[in-house]
Formats: sequence, C-alpha cells, structure tokens
Amino acid sequence: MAKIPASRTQRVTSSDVARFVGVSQATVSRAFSPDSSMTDVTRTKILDAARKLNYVPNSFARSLITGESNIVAMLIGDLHNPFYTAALDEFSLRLQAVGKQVLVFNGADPKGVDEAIRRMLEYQVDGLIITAATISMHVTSLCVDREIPVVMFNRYVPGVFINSVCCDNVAGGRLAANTLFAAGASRYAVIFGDNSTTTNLDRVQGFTSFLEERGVRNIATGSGRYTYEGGYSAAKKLLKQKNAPDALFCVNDIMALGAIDAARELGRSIPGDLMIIGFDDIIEASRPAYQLTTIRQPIRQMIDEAMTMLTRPTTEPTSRILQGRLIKRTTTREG
Amino acid sequence: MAKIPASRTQRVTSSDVARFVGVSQATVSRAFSPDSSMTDVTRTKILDAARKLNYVPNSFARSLITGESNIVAMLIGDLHNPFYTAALDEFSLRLQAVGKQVLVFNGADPKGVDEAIRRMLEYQVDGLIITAATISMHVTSLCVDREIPVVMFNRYVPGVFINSVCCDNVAGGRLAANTLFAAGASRYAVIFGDNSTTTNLDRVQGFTSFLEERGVRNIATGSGRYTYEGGYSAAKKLLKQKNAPDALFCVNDIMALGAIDAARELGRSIPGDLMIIGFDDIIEASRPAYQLTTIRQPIRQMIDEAMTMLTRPTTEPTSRILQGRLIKRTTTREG
DNA sequence: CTGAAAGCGCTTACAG
DNA sequence: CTGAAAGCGCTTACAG
Repeated sequence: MAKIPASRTQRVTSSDVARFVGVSQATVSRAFSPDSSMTDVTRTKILDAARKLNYVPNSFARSLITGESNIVAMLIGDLHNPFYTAALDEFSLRLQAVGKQVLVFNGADPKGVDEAIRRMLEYQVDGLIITAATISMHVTSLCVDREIPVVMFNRYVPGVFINSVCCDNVAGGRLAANTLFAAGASRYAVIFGDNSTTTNLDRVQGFTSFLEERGVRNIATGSGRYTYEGGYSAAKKLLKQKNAPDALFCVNDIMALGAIDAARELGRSIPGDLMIIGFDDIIEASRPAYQLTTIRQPIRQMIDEAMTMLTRPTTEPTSRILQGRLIKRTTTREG
Repeated sequence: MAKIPASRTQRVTSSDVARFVGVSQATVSRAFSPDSSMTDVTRTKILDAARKLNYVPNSFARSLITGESNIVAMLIGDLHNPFYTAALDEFSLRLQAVGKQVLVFNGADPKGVDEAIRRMLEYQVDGLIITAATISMHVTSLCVDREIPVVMFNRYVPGVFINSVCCDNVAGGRLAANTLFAAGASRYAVIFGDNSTTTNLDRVQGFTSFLEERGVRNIATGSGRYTYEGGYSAAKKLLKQKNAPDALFCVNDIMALGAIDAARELGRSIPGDLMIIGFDDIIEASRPAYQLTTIRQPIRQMIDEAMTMLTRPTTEPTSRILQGRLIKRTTTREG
C-alpha cells in the first residue's frame, strides 16, 4: 500500500470537495473542466467549496490521463547571454498565455545534454526548446518515438531530422563583411564563439567567403567562447599584435561588447582606428555606452515560428531560416 | 474508460519492459530505484531492455505516490535584470545537482502573482522561490496548508509569516549615503524603483535617514521603475534641473547603468561632476564601460540560505538578513 | 446533468 | 530477491 508521506498530510483532493458538497468526485472534476456541461448552481457550489477548502487540482493526475503536461522544457546554454534570457522571457510569456509553463534545464550542468533530455522525458514535457549545444541522434529518436515536438532555436544539427529555426547565418556573416569592406577596411579579424556549432561556423564562413571572393587574405581569428570576457581578452590579444586589425567581426553581440571595452582601454578610437560589428542585436547593443553596429536576428519572428512548431499536430520536421538585417550604429563608418 | 490520446500512442511503460524481460512490473520499477535491493543480473537486464525500448519512467506517476515532484517553481519579476537571471542560473544549477528542475513563472504575465501561485500548486511543486512583487495572505496560507516551503528572495512582506532572505537594505542604503557624504557631496538625489516593495523602501529609507541625521535636506527623487531605461530617463530629468545633484544613489545597478549613460550624454564627468552609486553588483557593473561603485549583495550566501530553507523539513519560517558590502570603483571619489 | 467504475503509470507494504 | 495487489488523484466513456 502506498505510504502517505508525512510532508503531504494535508493534501485536499477532489473527493474531499465532493464529500463537502455532497456530489460525486466525478462531478467535482467536471466543475474544473470548462467545457463539460453542468448546472451553474452545482458548479458554483463546487467552486466555492474548493476555494474554502484550498483545493487545487493535481495536474499530474490529470496528465497521466490526458497525456499532456502543460510543461515545455527549455534547455538554455548560457543564461548570461542576454539573447537567451530575452528568448526565455518571450517564450515563457507566450506559453503562459496558453496555460503552459517552461521548465528550465541549465546547459551549464556538467551532466550534459543527453542526460538533461532524458530528465525532460521523465517530466512528460509537451515540447522541447533547445538553445544549447548539439543533440545526438539517439536522443532525437527518443523524442520522435514519443511524438514530442522538439525545436532547435538558433541552431541546427546537420543530418539530424528535427525542427529548427535560425537566422540566415551565412547571409548575416556576408552582410557583416560587406559593411566593413564597403567602409574601406583593410585588415580583418573575427572573434568566434565555439567552432563546434553550425551557428558559429556559418557566420564565420559567410564572413570569410565574402572577403575571399574579393581577394582578401589573412583574416585573423580569436576565440571568444561566446562570452563578454572571452571577447574582451580575444580583442586585447588581437589588437596588441603588430598589424592589428582595423575591422573586427564578433560572432555575437556579447563578445562585441567585450571587444569594444578592450579597444577603448587600449586607446583605440571606434570607428576611426577600429570598426566593430556584432550579431544578434541584444538590447545592450543599442545603449549609449556601446551603440554597436550589428546584424539583428528577427527574434520575434523566430519565436513565432518556434511556437507553431511546438503546438501543431505532429508533421514532418521543418527548418525555417529567417533573414537578419543590418542595424547601423556608431561602431562602423559609412562606406 | 480513459481514452488513450492519439498523440501518445507510442508511450512505453514499465509493464512493456517487464513483459520484454519476463519479470513483474514491480521489479522494473525497483530497478530504477537505486536503493532497492535486487540481483545485479536482473537490474542490468532490465536497464538494458529499457534502453532498447526507449523507456523512461513517468515522473508524474511517481509523484502521485511519493508526493514529491522534483520541481521547484521560481517566480521571476524581471528577466531583463541581470541580478535575477544570475539568480536563476545559480538556483537551477544547484537544484539540478540534487535532481530537481526549476519551473519558471514569468512575473510580467498580466494574470498576476496569485494566479501564478495557484498554477504552481497544480504542478505540485516541492518549493517556491519568489523574486517578484508581493504575495497575499491568502496565497501564503495555500502553501502553508500543503507544507510547501516558500522563500521570498531579495524581498519580504511585512506581517506575512514566510521564509525570506534579503540583504540588509537599510544598512546598504546608509552605506551608500556614507560613501557619497564622505566624498563631500552636497546635492543628493535618489532614483528609486518601485515604492511598493520593502526592498526599495528600505534602501531609500537607509539612504535618506543617514543624510538627514547629518542635516541634509531636500533630497531629490526620481522613479526609475527598476529598469535601465527608467534609470536613464530619470537621470536625464534630474540632471537637467537647475541645481542638479552632484551625487546620485540608484536603488539597483541596472538603473545606475542607465544613469551613467544619461550623465555622459549630458557631458557630465563622473565622478567629477557627478558621483553615482548603485546596489546589487551585477556583473555588468564591473565592466570597463561602467566601473560602477555599488553595494554588493552577497548573492552566493543568499542562495545558500534559500536552498536550505527550501529543502529542510518544515520548521518555523525564518528570515535571514545578510550584510552587503561596498565595492568601490570609479563612479565615486575618495572621501 | 450526474454517478459508478475503469484506468493512466507508477511505488510500496505485504507475503513468500 | 521478487510478485500480486492496492492505491496515488484524477478524466472519461458508459449508463441512467
């Protein structure tokens, strides 16, 4: 027999309410389901009693039957990057509007992504948003078997058959290159994040291919690990070399902010001595302290797309690629 | 009879695994519980089969019996304030380390706090972290009845009998005032966040009482709504008046960053023309672009305290107040 | 409109 | 160590 745990002695159930009102447990259950028909009188009586007894339906018992948990998992790689916290803000608001909540999985956990996904599955999540790292074939099949919609947000994994919504990173990289090139830059550098993600690779590839097509060679690179601090120290290193770059592309904005601060500390004038361009258009990029020129990701639209992937009846996985656009501010010159 | 929803046709259960291996369903269940004793051979056979069949235990079914959901709810007021996203990062990491996940409730939801808490209760959360707004007596009693630990993080509600962990905001406000006073400021201003929270009120009260005790009158005030933009425009307004302040206390750092940018746009030199001091010590405050002098909240310790309140057996609600400390950077002068 | 009953997928005494 | 069985708190056909 199941032991009633000491810590839950006071749990009040639908049967308690039923007894109190003098109806069946099933009727109490119906009172909490807006579309089942019942006398207004009965419903009111039940709802009043529920309030009086502090009754709240147990959503897990419901999930067991309906198969819906109203929980969407979100695996977040870096909660210190405003791009992702902005996404979390927007996702949680929209999901709450339709009665769902987001369960956070912190990608910084050493136990890793696959373990996280296994845990998500235990929670019977209705959907899964992945903004971190990559995902293995095996784990994908776990989700597909259960027909749980998974969407990769701001990344995709080549060869893995799964929903994804991204900005056109190659085109964005080219746009960044074009902006710098048109302004007459001559010594280029790029600070990348993490060479294992397609997002990073595509942006860098777009950037360098545009320049190489125009005869530019020797593009310097530095690793910024997708963080402010990483961008800061990569920029310092790059700028202290002889023949320091006069044009710098940072694969995301948070690294670009670090690079700006590094350049200023070194006494470089921006955009005079050095132009800097980022990617994302996080809110901080637009603030007076930075005024960063950047490639804006259409985050609102990206989330729209992700939401429909999350909620539509299971169909073939699709991959949406949206166009970013150049936001000119003061860290680049005119062409 | 319960309908098996079309969207979950593939769900594999412990009975499926049991049939596959040739043991009882109970044995499969035990195989997933590390402390129940069983033959290594059997356990291995079951775990292998589970992997092969893509079986993952249903945590809701478990919760129904154990009364533990391994979910902790966190109500977050402002995901754009790095102080709270840093807290989320830290909480989620520590909770994951003990097998729990955080379920986010976005306080920006127009449906309000009480509705959010009702939803949390439906999810049978094991605990509840509140970093937003206030909480009503009624809702408190809902939690107390269920013996669910609630902790108010960085706030408290007077007269509500509930756990809370805060920085000593009055002392912090006094420390801020002292820093400015000792440096010889003469015209003071404070930008507050939201006058309905004790956190805000206490900081302002500490600040003004320190100064009033020293004969300072006419402290100017402006409302910054706890945001960068609010701090920015409040500072603009304050600084454009005749007899503009030469010392500004912002009740949190994010508003102070806005104030710094506003002052710079107006051509004020910091700390020469204007000293600025914040509260929190968010990571951005330490960056070269700002170098904000601030009162650091001992966030690590605060989270330690919150974690023990969340996990200990139900005891009397306690209230912990930790001391902040002054972090001198370049937005204030020496005394 | 409402009740009695089955069943969602587990855990856990109780026997053996 | 393992199985049979009860039961966690609900939802939902099925009758009436």
